[in-house]
Amino acid sequence: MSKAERTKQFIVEKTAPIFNKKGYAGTSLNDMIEATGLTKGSIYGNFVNKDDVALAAFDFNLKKVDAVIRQEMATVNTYREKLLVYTKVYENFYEFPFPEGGCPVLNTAIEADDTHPELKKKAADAIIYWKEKVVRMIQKGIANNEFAANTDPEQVALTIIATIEGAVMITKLTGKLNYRRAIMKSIDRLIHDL
Amino acid sequence: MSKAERTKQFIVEKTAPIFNKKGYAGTSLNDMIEATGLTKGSIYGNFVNKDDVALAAFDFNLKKVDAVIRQEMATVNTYREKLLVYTKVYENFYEFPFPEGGCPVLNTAIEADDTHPELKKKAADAIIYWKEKVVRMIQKGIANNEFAANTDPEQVALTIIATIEGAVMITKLTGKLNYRRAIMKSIDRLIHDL
DNA sequence: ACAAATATATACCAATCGGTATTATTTTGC
DNA sequence: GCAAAATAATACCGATTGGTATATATTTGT
Repeated sequence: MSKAERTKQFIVEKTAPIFNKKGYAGTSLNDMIEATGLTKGSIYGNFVNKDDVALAAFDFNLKKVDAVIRQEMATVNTYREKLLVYTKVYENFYEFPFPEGGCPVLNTAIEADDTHPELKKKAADAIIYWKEKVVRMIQKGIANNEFAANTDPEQVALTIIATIEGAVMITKLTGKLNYRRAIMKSIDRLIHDL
Repeated sequence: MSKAERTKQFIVEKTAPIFNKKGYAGTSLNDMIEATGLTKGSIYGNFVNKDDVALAAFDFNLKKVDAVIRQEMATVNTYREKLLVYTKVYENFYEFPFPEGGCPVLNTAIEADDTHPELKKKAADAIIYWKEKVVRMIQKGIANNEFAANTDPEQVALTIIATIEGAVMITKLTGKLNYRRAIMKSIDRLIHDL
């Protein structure tokens, strides 16, 4: 790894939490300078502009979530247990190396949908990818006789994702962890009834 | 209504959709000038600063949503039907005078939770108010023998709200209306099974 | 170890940011 | 209809925005 590549990685690591908390418009070059301890010239020697850093930061944050989920799923065997990993991780996110500022897909989706087509595209791709992954797990669970044959995989997948994201928003906003627990319990019930 | 009050109202009306789409940090004074056709002096004669306008704009957008829901609920009798108003309105929001830019609670929650305590407070209050309203309807439905007695009103209320907000995010992001339809169908099922 | 290439820091730029003081124009009460 | 009061427009402010050109320092391959 060349010096430049290491610096690039370093900038992304340090700025990713800021973009996730303050958003694209809310994060200034000064914030980035402060977070990295580097200078403007150094940052712009490795990225063409603020957009460039923001897009890389989103990828970094997303990968972080994905790694947590992937790792937890590897520890269980049934598809039902794999689905339950989502509620477990999102209910106890503070116990995992979860990105600061909450779910990057949610944060980016809300800010970018009317303002930043490139970021919006990235968030949309992430949601579609996530949905497809859940759909495949449900399909395998059906083939496995783990889940009822009349389950609609896409409908269930979308409902799980929507409810999780809504729960993240509500808990982060109100600070009430028991709210999150209540909602996650609903999702667990849904998964158990498949 | 004095001239000042009318102008104030006018400024809020014109800027509210911008704040809802671009967010607080993403909306500049120039955006506000452009949207209203007024000058800086005129805006700052009626509001002390940008915050002041943003807070009023949130209230305006929220009231708009609330009016739609309230109006639709008045047309039905049972509590089950009243709950189903949420999915009906959020599934067909384009048929109602819904704020441009989507759900203001969701938009404000995500932007403000790490950046703007005053806006965050307003969004949090709106969520709590919404939850309490749904809880009361479910309680009345139980007392009415419309819903099963062992229903947990708070859990159901939070789940409905979380799922709706997640659905709004996903649909706005992906542009896929059938995604929203699928999720709303799940919520309708949940309400029917109460 | 040394020169060429690369990476970082400094210094600067126009444009825009949110906000204010002052001037000009409308409203308003009588 | 006219003066006082309230409202709106103009002109201005320092600070910050994202970004660039140039100078300095550090890697890198040989």
